[in-house]
Parts: sequence; structure tokens; C-alpha cells
Amino acid sequence: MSKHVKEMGILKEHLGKHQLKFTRQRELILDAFLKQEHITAEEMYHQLARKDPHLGLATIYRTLNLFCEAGLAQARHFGTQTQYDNVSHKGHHDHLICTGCGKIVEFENCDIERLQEEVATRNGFTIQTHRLELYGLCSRCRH
Amino acid sequence: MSKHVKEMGILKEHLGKHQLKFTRQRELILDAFLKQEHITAEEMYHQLARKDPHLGLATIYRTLNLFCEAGLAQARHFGTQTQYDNVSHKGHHDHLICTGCGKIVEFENCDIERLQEEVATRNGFTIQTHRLELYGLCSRCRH
DNA sequence: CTTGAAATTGATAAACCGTATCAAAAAGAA
DNA sequence: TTCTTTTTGATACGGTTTATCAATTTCAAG
Ligand SMILES: [Mn+2]
Ligand SMILES: [Mn+2]
Ligand SMILES: [Zn+2]
Ligand SMILES: [Zn+2]
Repeated sequence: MSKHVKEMGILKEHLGKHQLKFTRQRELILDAFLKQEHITAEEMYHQLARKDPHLGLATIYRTLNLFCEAGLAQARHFGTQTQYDNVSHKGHHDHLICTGCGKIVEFENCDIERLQEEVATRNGFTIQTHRLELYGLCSRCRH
Repeated sequence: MSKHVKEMGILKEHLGKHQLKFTRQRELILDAFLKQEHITAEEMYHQLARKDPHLGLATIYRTLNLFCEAGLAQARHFGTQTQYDNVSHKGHHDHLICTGCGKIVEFENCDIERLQEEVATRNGFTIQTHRLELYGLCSRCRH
């Protein structure tokens, strides 16, 4: 029995609304994905090669993109690759990214979130989601 | 006579310190770059094709990367391409994006910017650039 | 439990972006 | 001008992601 009942439900709801099918591969990839904070398609390909050596890389890409459409993942470009962030893992958070070594620090700041709401309201918008990434050098890379 | 005396000076200083040469191409690309807030190598390639049809794409990439090293530009991954931001350009802003109609509203919020700096400092980071995008529905699309 | 239309998969070709290569050209100090 | 070093432009290349397509799987209908 899967531990990720809630997210599996979100996926199934999305599949139902779009005439998509629930497959062994999608279940396998979701289970693996939800154990991560963020991962690349290539990393997941190698991780899952043990469980299912015939799982194709294209399927990994397709499925991770599907998760984005279902709201379970968020794609983020860093360096030459795409990171797929697990939205449900730790609740919402934003990222500090070191341009020197690639280190990623997660943070949450209620004041910023509140100001974002203010900006949106002032412009007549209702926020559904947002993305805040701060790029710079970590203490180690600055020296 | 160029309007970008200050930035041309910064470039020449960098060139001098690194045994690099001042070329017609570097001057041409800097002039075009400073007129933009941000641009991709490909966009610049097509823009400059009129002025110099023989200017190579590799030269654009090399030169924009050189500008980054000289502190005149900052590379930022956006979608699948690299955006080169003009750091000397005033009027930094972030974006509100309507997921209904695609409308984009630009905004600037000093309080958010200040809080970003605080978050970075608290984590030992020095910010080079950042990206804040708020996705939601505009007043028209909400109804 | 079948059946069959529609969706999915896996292998791999292709597209795409940015970098490396290298011979010819240009820069710039002497 | 001369001569060494750097730069350029054309293009090959490498890594990442998407497109293609025949074979397989899903799942709703019978
Ligand atoms: Mn946030
Ligand atoms: Mn900003
Ligand atoms: Zn670092
Ligand atoms: Zn709208």
C-alpha cells in the first residue's frame, strides 16, 4: 500500500479530467518522485533503473512534465538541466541558488509572501502560484 | 560617437587587465546590448544581422559571456534559453502574469527587494540577481 | 470476462542551445 | 612595418529535452 495517498489522489483526479490513464509507470515514478525534494529526469532514470530496467528516459520526462501540469511538481531550470521540485514535500518555499557551486538553500518568508499578495491585490490580480529565486554566491564561493 | 561612455570604459578596463583586445565586434555588441534591458544571444544575432551580416553567433555568445565577466551583464536562465541582463539598466522590475489571458504587469516593490537581501544575508549569500514571478488571474479573467 | 478504441510506452531519431575547434584575419606593441 | 598574440566566423560537437512511431497497455463498453 502506497504512502502517498493524497498525491496519488491528486494525480488520479488530473488523469480523469484529461482522459489520461493510470499506468504502472506513472505510479512507480510518482512514488519515487515524492521521496525527493527535487530531482532531474536523468537522476530519476538511474534511480529507477534498479526497480525497472526497461523504464525509458522519455517516459520519465513525459511523466515529470505531467506532474507539473497536475500541480504536483514545478520545473526549474538551473545550469544546463531542469530540476523538478516536489511541491508537496515541505510545503511552499522559495530558493537561494549559488551560481558558483549550485548549492540550493530553501527558505520561507511570510513577510515577502504577504507583500506579494499586496502587490497582486493592488493590480487586481488573484495569485495562484509564484516563483521566487535568488541567485548569488554562497559564503564558500565568495572567497 | 557612442552614448555609452561609462560602460565602454568598464569594458576597456577589463580588457586591459586581462590582455584582451578591443575589437569592432565588441564595440558593436556592447552598443546594442546597452540599449536592452535583457536579451538572448539569438535575439541579438538577428538584430545585428542588419548592421553586420557576417557577425557570427559564436562571437555573440563569447562577447555576452565576456560582459558577464566584466560585470556589465548577468546571465539568467529563462525557459530553455539564457537571458543576458543589462545590469546598468535602471528600472528593475518583476512580473505579474495572468494565467488566463497571458497579460503581464510589471511592478517594483522596494520592501520585497529589501527582504530578499535580508534572507540572503541571513544565509551567507550575496545576491547577484533574482527572479520573482507571480502567477494568477487578472480582474477580467476572474469573472 | 472479452473486445476494441484510445492512450501509453520504449527505442531512438531529431531538435535545440551553447561550447570547442581551427584556419584565417585583426589588433596592437615594438 | 613587423611580428606575436588574440579574435573571429564557420561549423563540428556534446548534452539535454522533445518528436516519432510501432508495439503494448489501459479501461470502458458489451
Ligand atoms: Mn514563496
Ligand atoms: Mn525584483
Ligand atoms: Zn557556492
Ligand atoms: Zn487575464
